[in-house]
Amino acid sequence: MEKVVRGRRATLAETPAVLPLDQILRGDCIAQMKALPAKSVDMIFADPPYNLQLGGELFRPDGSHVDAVTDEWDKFDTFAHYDAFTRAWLAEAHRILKDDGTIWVIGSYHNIFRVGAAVQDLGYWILNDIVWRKANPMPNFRGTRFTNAHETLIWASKGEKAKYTFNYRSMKTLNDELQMRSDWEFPICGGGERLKKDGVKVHPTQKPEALLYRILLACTKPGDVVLDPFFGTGTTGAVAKRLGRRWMGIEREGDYIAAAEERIAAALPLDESALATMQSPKSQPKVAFGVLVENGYLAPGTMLVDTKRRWQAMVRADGSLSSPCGANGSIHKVGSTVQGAPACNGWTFWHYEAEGALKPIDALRQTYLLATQP
Amino acid sequence: MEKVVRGRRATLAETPAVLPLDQILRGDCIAQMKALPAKSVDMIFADPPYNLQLGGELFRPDGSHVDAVTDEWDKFDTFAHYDAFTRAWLAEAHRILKDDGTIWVIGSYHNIFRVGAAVQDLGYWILNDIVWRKANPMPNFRGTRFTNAHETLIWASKGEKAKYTFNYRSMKTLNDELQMRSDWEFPICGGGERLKKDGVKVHPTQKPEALLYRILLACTKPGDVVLDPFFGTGTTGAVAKRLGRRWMGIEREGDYIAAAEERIAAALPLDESALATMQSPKSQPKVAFGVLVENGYLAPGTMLVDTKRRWQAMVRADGSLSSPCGANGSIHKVGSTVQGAPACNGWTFWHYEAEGALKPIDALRQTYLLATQP
DNA sequence: GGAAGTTTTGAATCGTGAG
DNA sequence: TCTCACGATTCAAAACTTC
Repeated sequence: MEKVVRGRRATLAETPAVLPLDQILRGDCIAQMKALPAKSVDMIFADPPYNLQLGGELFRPDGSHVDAVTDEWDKFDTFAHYDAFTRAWLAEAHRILKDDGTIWVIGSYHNIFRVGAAVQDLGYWILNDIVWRKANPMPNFRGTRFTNAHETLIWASKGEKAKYTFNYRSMKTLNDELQMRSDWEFPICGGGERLKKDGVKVHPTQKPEALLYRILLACTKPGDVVLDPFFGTGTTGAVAKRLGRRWMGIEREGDYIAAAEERIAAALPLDESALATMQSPKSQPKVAFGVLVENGYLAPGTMLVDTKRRWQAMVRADGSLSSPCGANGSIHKVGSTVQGAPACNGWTFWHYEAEGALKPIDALRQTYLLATQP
Repeated sequence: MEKVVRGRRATLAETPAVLPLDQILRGDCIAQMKALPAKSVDMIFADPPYNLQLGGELFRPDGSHVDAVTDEWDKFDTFAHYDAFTRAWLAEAHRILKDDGTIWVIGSYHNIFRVGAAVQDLGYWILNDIVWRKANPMPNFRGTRFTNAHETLIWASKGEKAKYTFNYRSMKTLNDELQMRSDWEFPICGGGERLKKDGVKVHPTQKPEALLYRILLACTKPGDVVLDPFFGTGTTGAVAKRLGRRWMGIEREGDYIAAAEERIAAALPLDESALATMQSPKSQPKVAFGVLVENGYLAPGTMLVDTKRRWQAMVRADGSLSSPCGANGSIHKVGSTVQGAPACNGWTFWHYEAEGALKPIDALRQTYLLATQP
């Protein structure tokens, strides 16, 4: 039985044509996710309802009203309901995700701790928590607490050993050649981006497109399928379309769906050349060290040294190195052997002498790539 | 039996002289907390183990070794074990706290979601989550994730309706006359503040004093009792002593205790005049606007404006204002009248020109208080 | 002694793929 | 499932060294 189910799921996953791509599915997010095939989605972005402690009104996951809580039992009852709802949709999300897919969930202190605990309990592996610092948060009018100036996002893979997409180079480029940190600053959604109808905002918690832009750019590839089970007014869909990703949205409210469809129809995709600049260097052609020797960029017999000239090694005709202490092999192997280190990047460790200065052999690789790339 | 125990505890709570103030209690934090009387502590700051679950060894790109947290006290077999531990100490903390006390807990994504869920389940009421943005975090050496550049703190009262101390005015003053936000930036603990023995750090996760300074300043009054059940090298005790608060610490490791005792003994309390500037405005003597005029801080005839120079008003000799549109009266009355608003805090609404810049008249009140308080 | 350059280090869940 | 080769990867602050 299990075998059959697995077989069926695998078949569906291999036929993504059955996925309702670039569409909004109307209905309950758990029911709609159940109808999607297993392991079919590359990324999930979820902005679930907070539903807790707000305005004294409490709602169950099914939308029914919870009477005002007056004692501890009711309070626990409410948390339990919220937890059950959270675990139900997170479990479906886990089933739908490809094995190398990731999930993002956003929340505030009202719900994010419960969501995070559920994420861990369901076997997801948290990769980062990200803080969205609001440039222009609403002040605390009564002066009773700190200004609530941030929201929290959780980024998780399907499990501890799971692979995942992270466009490290794109993020570093976006952050002015420094590693992207876990704290991001964006203004809250307003201005022309904020959807309004008759002057009234369509959705109370519309997220800024810049936030989704960074998330999709960091964790998906062009053509990947992104699901948003709490679609709202479709920020995820609009940004996905712009970035050349496929999307699916689930939403219950007709007003939100109408606004989202209009918005996404108007969104303009970036052209392919713009998307191409976001590729990671891993997709660059690899250059073997030996190719540099073959092509005369470095003559056999040249002596290489580290920056402090503590160690040296000679370049041999086949692109291997030979050190005076007897170590032989690749630039990486000899580098790690002479240092007694577990690993070494030979490209940055070994240097050659040019015009009286030491340059890393990686510079030669870049020269070669520039000369040979079309 | 239970009744007797409660009776004893209640008695102890009414006789706080029995509290082991300004001392480190050696032993397990749960056992030691059980020995403390109920409702006896004004604030708890807790820096529990994070349950990091680190894998193998990590090396920097230059081959050097990363000194990770490998201590036994951070190891838990499963999430269930960690949760049981967390709920046990949080429950004792709840019993010990006064009804108007608050608790602070710090953690990272490894543990903070579990801690936060437990805090809510035990009946605490979360007031804020605070993000400590590290000015100089450790980079992600492998380029596999976002730089983990922050930690999260939870601030909670004993329950939804509980009162608590929040020195709003102190925080606003500390933040250059803007409301203190939920994201704080500090460097990690280093320099002369970092405790070392024979060149080796005494504790792997010593917290910066600036962090505790802000917390104690925000949420306690002079003389309040602060408990730290994971005392480590005593940052909480050192800052509490500096700020004129009483403290208690619980710690298992003798090495940490020895370092903490030496450190706290060397800490110098601020003198009372410095502490006085941190008082909340409610306990400050009120200053009438007219007193500032009387004392020459603002000359009659001076023009006041709002930040955007949309409205102006003239200072009269009796401390009342007069606006060109005909409104007369107190700084608050004229402020609300010109705006057509139901109310207005004239101290922050009206500004005067000084050195080419606009400053709120509240700044003059603060100057006056500093000059006249004993 | 001070300026300038070098080294060290911090709560870290830190590869991939062929054979 | 294990082993091995290949190869990709770091920021800010403080401490330390050199000139």
